[in-house]
Amino acid sequence: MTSRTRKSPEVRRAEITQAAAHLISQHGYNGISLKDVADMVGMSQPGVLHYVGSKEGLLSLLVTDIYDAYGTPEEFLQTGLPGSDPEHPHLPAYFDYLVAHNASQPELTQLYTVLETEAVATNHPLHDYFIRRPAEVWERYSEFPWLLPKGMEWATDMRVRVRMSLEVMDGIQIRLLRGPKVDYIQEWDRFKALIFPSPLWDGYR
Amino acid sequence: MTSRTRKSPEVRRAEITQAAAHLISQHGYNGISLKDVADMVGMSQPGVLHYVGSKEGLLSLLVTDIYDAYGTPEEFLQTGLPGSDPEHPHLPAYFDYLVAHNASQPELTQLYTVLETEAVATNHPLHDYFIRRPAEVWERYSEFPWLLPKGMEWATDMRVRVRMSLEVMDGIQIRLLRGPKVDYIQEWDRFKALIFPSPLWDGYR
DNA sequence: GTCTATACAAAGATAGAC
DNA sequence: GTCTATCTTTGTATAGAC
Repeated sequence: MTSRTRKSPEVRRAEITQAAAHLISQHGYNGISLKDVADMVGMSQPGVLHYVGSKEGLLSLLVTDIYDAYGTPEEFLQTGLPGSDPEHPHLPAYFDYLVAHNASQPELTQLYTVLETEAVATNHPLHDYFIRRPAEVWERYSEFPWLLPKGMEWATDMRVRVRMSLEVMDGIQIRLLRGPKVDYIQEWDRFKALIFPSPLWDGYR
Repeated sequence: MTSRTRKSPEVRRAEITQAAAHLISQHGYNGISLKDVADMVGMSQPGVLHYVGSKEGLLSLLVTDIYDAYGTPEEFLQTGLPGSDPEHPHLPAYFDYLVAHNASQPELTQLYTVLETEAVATNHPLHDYFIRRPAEVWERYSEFPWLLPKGMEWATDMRVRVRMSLEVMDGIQIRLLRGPKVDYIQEWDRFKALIFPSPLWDGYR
């Protein structure tokens, strides 16, 4: 009987992680309690604590289990999508992939947006993580042999474009929290056409 | 003696508002307590409550006393700055003014950024306020006789540009919370050149 | 108007039974 | 592994003195 089978620890952790992601994406880390999570997974509050150790532990679990693993350049290079040739990947094409990934997971994307601003507090568990993010992302991207238009240098010309693209994504994600509704992908496409304009980027997007 | 003069209610309210703005901009509304505010202004926690009624009242005070009053188009039209002619104001010039205003008040800008994402929670006191913001701002802007390049229609062509500009500002403001440092005005200038490009917008910016 | 004292609820965490 | 009971702290809010 499935209903009488004890749930494995992995399943429990996954349930807890998912419930926490849902609740925190809507109320923030400071806006929820362990009891809220417990109620959602049908456990007692100490029951949840048994798995996560502490409330901060819950957050670490979220970041390690959910972020940093999806929507990465590595993942993109394995898709076989246009511009994903591992020898000369196209940066705009990767950004398209990243945006599509975010758009397909609105709850996770909202979670990210909520956490990244909540983490301005110097005593927030994820403060350092987010402060260092831009530098870390830049370094990660720098390891790939992106195909650039003639005469463009990665370390100089692209730094601004990468930063602008990520700023734009954050800006759109905030706008997604409001009305009237906008379409993430459509909105990104507009900016992409500006940041990677024709004719210079034709064939390099 | 100034030091023995009882502070007037207005001064007290201003002190409390300012302390709350400072604390909330760093920790969010859910991240602070009335005691934190009380300590900062040198009062007891019930003393603060005497002025604000409740914790939510503190937030209302912030919004009404601080927002919606500064960085407005009305204000811009009175500056006499380039593009501020009330007969034919320039929208990009107003955005420059808005960005300069935000950049000169980093704490208030951060407060705004923190609150606007915290308010995704449907039970947040400012939820409705922020949900409606884009529509309300669009309507407010629509009341001015902006000077546009030949053939451009406000209601159609400009809707997207206004939205993109505001998305960009939100995106930059999130980026400001992180390292390495970026310059708000410089970053906006880059986007402005893309959203209001030459030669079409020459003389209209 | 501002304080002390206090009521009341909620939250995180621990102890220990089963 | 999960629960009940409980400890401790913190936070909002009220009552009442000065």
